[in-house]
Amino acid sequence: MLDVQLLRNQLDDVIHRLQQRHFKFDVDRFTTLEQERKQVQMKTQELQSQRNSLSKEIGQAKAQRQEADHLMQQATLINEELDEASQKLTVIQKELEELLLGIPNLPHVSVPVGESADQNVEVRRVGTPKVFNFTPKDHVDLGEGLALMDFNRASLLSGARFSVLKGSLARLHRALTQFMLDTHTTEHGYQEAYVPYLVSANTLRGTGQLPKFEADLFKVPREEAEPLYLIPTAEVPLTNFVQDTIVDEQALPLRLTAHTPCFRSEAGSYGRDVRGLIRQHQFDKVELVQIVHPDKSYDALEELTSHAEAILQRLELPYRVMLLCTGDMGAGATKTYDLEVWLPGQNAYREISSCSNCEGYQARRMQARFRSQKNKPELVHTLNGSGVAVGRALVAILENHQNEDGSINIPKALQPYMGGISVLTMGK
RNA sequence: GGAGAGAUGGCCGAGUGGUCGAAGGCACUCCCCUGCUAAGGGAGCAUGCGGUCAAAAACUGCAUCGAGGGUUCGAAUCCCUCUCUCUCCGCCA
Repeated sequence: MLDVQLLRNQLDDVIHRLQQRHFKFDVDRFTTLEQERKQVQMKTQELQSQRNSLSKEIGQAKAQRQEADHLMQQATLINEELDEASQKLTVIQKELEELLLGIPNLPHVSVPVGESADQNVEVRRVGTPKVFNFTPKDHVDLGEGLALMDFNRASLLSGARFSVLKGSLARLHRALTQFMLDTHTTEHGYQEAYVPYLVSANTLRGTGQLPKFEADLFKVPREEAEPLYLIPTAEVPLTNFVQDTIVDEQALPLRLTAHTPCFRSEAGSYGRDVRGLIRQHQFDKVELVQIVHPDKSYDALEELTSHAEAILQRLELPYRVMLLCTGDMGAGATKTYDLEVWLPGQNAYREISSCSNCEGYQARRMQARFRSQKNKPELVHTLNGSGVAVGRALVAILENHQNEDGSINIPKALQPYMGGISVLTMGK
């Protein structure tokens, strides 16, 4: 959510920056609502003030055993007018809030202006794609060839976009999460967390998935309680650790990591990546979240991105870092780096991590603040990034470390987590 | 699932219809005293949203005592609904 003051005082600038990300802000509606709000709110408060002072007088009169009937009559009259005004105000404020909740964050000045992913800017490339002296297979052929990946079974169980992994491939999946968590906790200073996979609508509102992106979520209705939602990313529970709290300035930065499954209904993406593990309704991810002082959030973004990169480097996977353009960023972000890993099976770089600074956008929705020595509570800045997507990392390992016979070399960093196995072979 | 207790400011905790935004304490900030890793004295110290304003400061209004409704001229305080926490019982991984 943007600061309303910004909209009131620098409306033109805000409109301009929102246009860069193709958000058409309904200016007329806003200004009309804002004018009404001001007028009705002032009237409401004035009436409340009158009523309060009358009530006080009544109290004083009664204390002195004086008659106060005429004062009470006056108060009743004021209350009638007040009722009307405050009802009107409630409606206006609700409308304004809805409007505000739907506005995406403003892009940072360092973000390139662009229409779509085509205008994203490559920042750096790390590692060189291996040259194969045979035609590399994609991960589906490799996984099914090893008899360790079973999409038919998954679709019998649950339908499209689910997967079953078996044997040492399932173990590799587990090894990846352990390796990532251990690296982030022991080397990058993150605190590991175990979190709920089902969260409330309010929590999702805090991080920005609601109200706008309900269609992307799996919703779990309950008979006598509010529905819960399956988390689309651990960013949601982790970032909401500071929901409605004022943290001590000394406690910043908070660095949190968690491994969770992520659930996405991806309603709009049917037809894309139908084959394989790339786009699933359920996938695992190790997430990185930082809660930081506003002055430090851009440094933190670089740092957090490097933490995700470290994982790819240790797994000996070539990748590139993309700075997303205004048209391709998520709604809550002011600046985002995507890490794209090289996939020989697709002959392309594909997203495996997305690292964003959300500045105060989520913090304002969550009312997440910190208190410094002297000053009033101030909004924290929040950042999140995948560190990294486990399923896609698995895909990348299969495709990049494959041998001509279809076996897979396990990167050194993972071998301790695989009981010393260095090669994945048929059916094992 | 059954029975009971509770939810107040950063924390602890008082407050059962009217000068209560809320005593007291802790923590914190400033000042004084002391002269030593203590203690004492004084002052300040909730959050959100408005208004005056370019803005800040300042001043001022409104709201907020788990949430939402209700009663009343007036609600932290009375009534209803809900949520959460704790204790006991049951069930259970």
